[in-house]
Amino acid sequence: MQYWLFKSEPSTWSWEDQVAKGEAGEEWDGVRNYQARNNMRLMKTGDLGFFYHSQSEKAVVGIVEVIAESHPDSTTDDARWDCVDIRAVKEVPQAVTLEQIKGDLRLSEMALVKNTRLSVQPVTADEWSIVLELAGEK
DNA sequence: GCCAACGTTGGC
DNA sequence: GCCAACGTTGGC
Repeated sequence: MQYWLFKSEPSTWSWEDQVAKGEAGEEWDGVRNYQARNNMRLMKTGDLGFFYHSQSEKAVVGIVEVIAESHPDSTTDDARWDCVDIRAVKEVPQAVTLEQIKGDLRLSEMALVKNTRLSVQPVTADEWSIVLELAGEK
């Protein structure tokens, strides 16, 4: 079981859009970055991830689950690009802002902090539980 | 809206 | 295979 973080601009694809897809979920398409793609190729059904809003909000707003493993991205004919399908699991009680994450020494190694531009990133089990704690989830 | 960081492209 | 040029992302 692995943990991940999916980054999206709310104006392009927001948490609300994701929730609207319900149980059926949706492809996490449009990724054109090798590192992000490689991360998606490592995902297994049942893996969990944070849904992060970049740009205006800059906060973890929800939890998602991987429901389909890596397959070709339907938005391109280019065989290089794969993606997974994810569904919204639940909204977190309190959004965890980038500011909070940056302010927590235990999270100083998160890719969100160290590799800002990576849109699909791995999250360690420790980081996962710390962010959940900040979200008021446990 | 600006700019730094970084990934990708293409010429050599 | 290197590296300069360029494009994109995302925080501020």
